[in-house]
Amino acid sequence: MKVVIGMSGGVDSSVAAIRLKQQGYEVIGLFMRNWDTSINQDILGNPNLNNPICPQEADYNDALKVCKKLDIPLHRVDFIKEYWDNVFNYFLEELKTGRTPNPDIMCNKYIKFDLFVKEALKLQADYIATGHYAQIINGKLLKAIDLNKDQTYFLSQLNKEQLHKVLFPIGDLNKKQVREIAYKYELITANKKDSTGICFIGERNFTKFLANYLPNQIGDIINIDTKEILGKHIGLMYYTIGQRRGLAIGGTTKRMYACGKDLTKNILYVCIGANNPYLYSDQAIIEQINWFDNTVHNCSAKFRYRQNDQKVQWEYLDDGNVLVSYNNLKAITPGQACVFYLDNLCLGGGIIKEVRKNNQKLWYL
RNA sequence: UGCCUCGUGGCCAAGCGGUAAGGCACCACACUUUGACUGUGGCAUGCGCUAGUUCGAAUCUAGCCGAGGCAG
Repeated sequence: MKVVIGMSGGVDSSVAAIRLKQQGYEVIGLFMRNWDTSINQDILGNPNLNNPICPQEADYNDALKVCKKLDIPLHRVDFIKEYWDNVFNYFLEELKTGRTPNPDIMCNKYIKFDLFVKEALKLQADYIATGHYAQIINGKLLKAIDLNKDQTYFLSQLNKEQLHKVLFPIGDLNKKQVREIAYKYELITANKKDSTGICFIGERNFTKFLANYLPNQIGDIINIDTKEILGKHIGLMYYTIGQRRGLAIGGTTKRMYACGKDLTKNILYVCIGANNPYLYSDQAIIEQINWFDNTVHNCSAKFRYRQNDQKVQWEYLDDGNVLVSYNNLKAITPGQACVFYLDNLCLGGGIIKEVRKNNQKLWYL
């Protein structure tokens, strides 16, 4: 059986490749490059501009070394235009509407588990594999054994067909074990730091990064309790609900958080205090819902990556969207994914469209 | 014009003769495949300015500058 594995140049995919070999598959590596700093005008806030070799190429070199060591071939494909069209454009359009998108979820849906798969099929793959921390058992998507690294949140927009031919070889390992294996095989990636930031792009100063694509739009910051103007913001797209840092307003005893936006008046609403009622809600409407299993209405959910599972109930609305009810949660943010779980089983997910409290849409969101 | 009060880091604010608390903001780091949240650390050789008194002043005195207030 032939498996094409996405090699990122990181430790996880390296070890995933090892495990596939151990399991007797014929393993073929495929490296993707989806972001180009100069083509994509990624200038402001880019910490790697002066590097002699860009991070994507450094990653490719690492992947190449690992593949050589493991004696597997490495192919390469660029989806720079496709990434822009399917992921980054979505990302920017969402930001323009004041929402907080999750580009990596769309990257998985349109790039890693679509275009990548098609490319793998060209190589006569029977299966494709990635270094995600997640498990597929009997066709069901389950959280990784290492709950701290679990990435099912990012896989919640995949459909069952996409999962059909996928293997997650390290989903049953802890991160520590993964590194131990890499170390044992003397892989160059064994001690490589986990990558963060938007997938394929990397760590950025977010405000400066966005300024490359979305111009500043200065407006008032208003205390939602007192309606007092407290200062100026530089553009609503630069802030997310529940955000504290970057507001640049001092003088208060308690911390201040972004809690709402008015697109038409270009107002950023803030509130004082981490427990301010304006930060809380008890219902949300979820759109673009994607179910693996829609039979369990009492379950749990995450509304943001790394949030603890929250007890929720859901029901269908007439338009096919889903109404989720929960008990007073903080900083639920339109544009972010809501992903449903029953224990470790991922039931599906969608995108937060509307946030509600006391049976009403929050007027300030 | 006279009298009174007040001027401490970006903001708020302790200290009131013994050698600059704290909070917010900001910065760095940790955490993290989404922008968070959270945590840890850093952040005034100087307290409007200039002279004095004193072993020693942000703290006392005088003048000046500035912000308020009362009287006219």
